[in-house]
Amino acid sequence: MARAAARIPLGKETESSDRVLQILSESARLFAASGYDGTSMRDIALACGISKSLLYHHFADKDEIFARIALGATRELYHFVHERLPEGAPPSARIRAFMTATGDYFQRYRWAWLASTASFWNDPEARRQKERMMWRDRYEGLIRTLISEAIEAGEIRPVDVALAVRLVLSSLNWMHRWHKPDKSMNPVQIADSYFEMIFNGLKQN
Amino acid sequence: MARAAARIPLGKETESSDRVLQILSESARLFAASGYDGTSMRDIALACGISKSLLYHHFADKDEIFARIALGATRELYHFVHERLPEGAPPSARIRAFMTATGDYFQRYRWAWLASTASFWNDPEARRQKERMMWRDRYEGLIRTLISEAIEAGEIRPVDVALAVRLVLSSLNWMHRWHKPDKSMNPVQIADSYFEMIFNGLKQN
DNA sequence: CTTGCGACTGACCGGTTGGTCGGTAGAATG
DNA sequence: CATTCTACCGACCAACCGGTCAGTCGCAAG
Repeated sequence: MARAAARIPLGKETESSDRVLQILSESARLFAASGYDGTSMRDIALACGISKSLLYHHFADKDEIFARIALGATRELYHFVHERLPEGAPPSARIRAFMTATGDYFQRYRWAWLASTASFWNDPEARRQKERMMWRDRYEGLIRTLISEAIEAGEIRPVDVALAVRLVLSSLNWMHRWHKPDKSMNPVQIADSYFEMIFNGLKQN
Repeated sequence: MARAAARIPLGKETESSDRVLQILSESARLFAASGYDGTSMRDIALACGISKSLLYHHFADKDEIFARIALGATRELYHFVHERLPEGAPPSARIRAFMTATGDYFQRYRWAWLASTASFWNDPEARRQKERMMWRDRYEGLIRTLISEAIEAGEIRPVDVALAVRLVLSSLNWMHRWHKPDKSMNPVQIADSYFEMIFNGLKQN
């Protein structure tokens, strides 16, 4: 239980009981597999081996469970990647680190990541997602800054920064749609290969 | 109604009444906005201004409506792109055409595309999706062949073909997660820029 | 005029959903 | 012993889900 719960990225400041961590962990797995709508509170309770009522003792409603997973996954992604950017290194090396760190995060917190992105769609009620979007913007701000710096430093061509950002993020974010954990290449190696291809280009010189 | 229905890609052989086209069109819009589970048959009937029963007069069940949209979108994507590959042109030019044609298809059939990709997740019942996957594989086979040919022709470096395919498809497939139709750049221009960046690389030479 | 047929409707069905409520067991506190 | 608090459960609810069904309407063929 504790091992599974460890796969849920949580801020160090927030203390949660084993039970709460178990609920979050099982919910992430179910949300990832079946989506938000496709996962019922009964499913979650059954997976945890507890009654449905107990879920409402620890959480206000279904949305709070999901929001906690999604917010945690997004916030910690920022911190995780930010901490792994080598200080003082040239921008291109930091871009590479940004990409491989994201791949690393993806394989560590696979269920939480999948859960938070699988149900990105149907969230018209943006109030609860506001803080999550803030961290997402900070995360995207990292790569935007790095690419701008790389252009200033003359390491990469003066391309459209916004589009280059989208290209990098697309390659990383689309991985969860096709990558299976038992593949020969892990997400870090894939992210590294992506960087090489994007940076050097496919063209034969 | 007919104009909206025209946004639904259907094979030329299938003849459908206006009513059926209207149902497909409205359903695509709703599925795109709220996902499969988030769209009820009542929602669809209300959007069409008809009774819920009438939906079952024209379609066997909810799944058939979705399957028809998703299968049509996937099958026609293959044909659309395949027809737009310039014969006899060098592989790199054909890769570029593959990408811009996909962007073009995306902006033409936005709702159907969004509907079919938004609910990619929760489809464990693969029987009905089998034909759809066949067309998806053919579509992906196009770009795989083109990249292999480009390597043989010496136009691009001998990179990992599977990964290069994923990189190209990621950039195109992730577009629907961030692109809004009112943006200054349209999907064709974006796809063209992606090709340029991927082909030539970001590195300053 | 009658028959048949496709388009169409409203009332209804069993099942599932997210969520509520009254209550219990047990450990800690006084 | 009495009180309080937290973790926990089973029974229950209104609302909504996908889907069914008997029947209505207008129109075209005999």
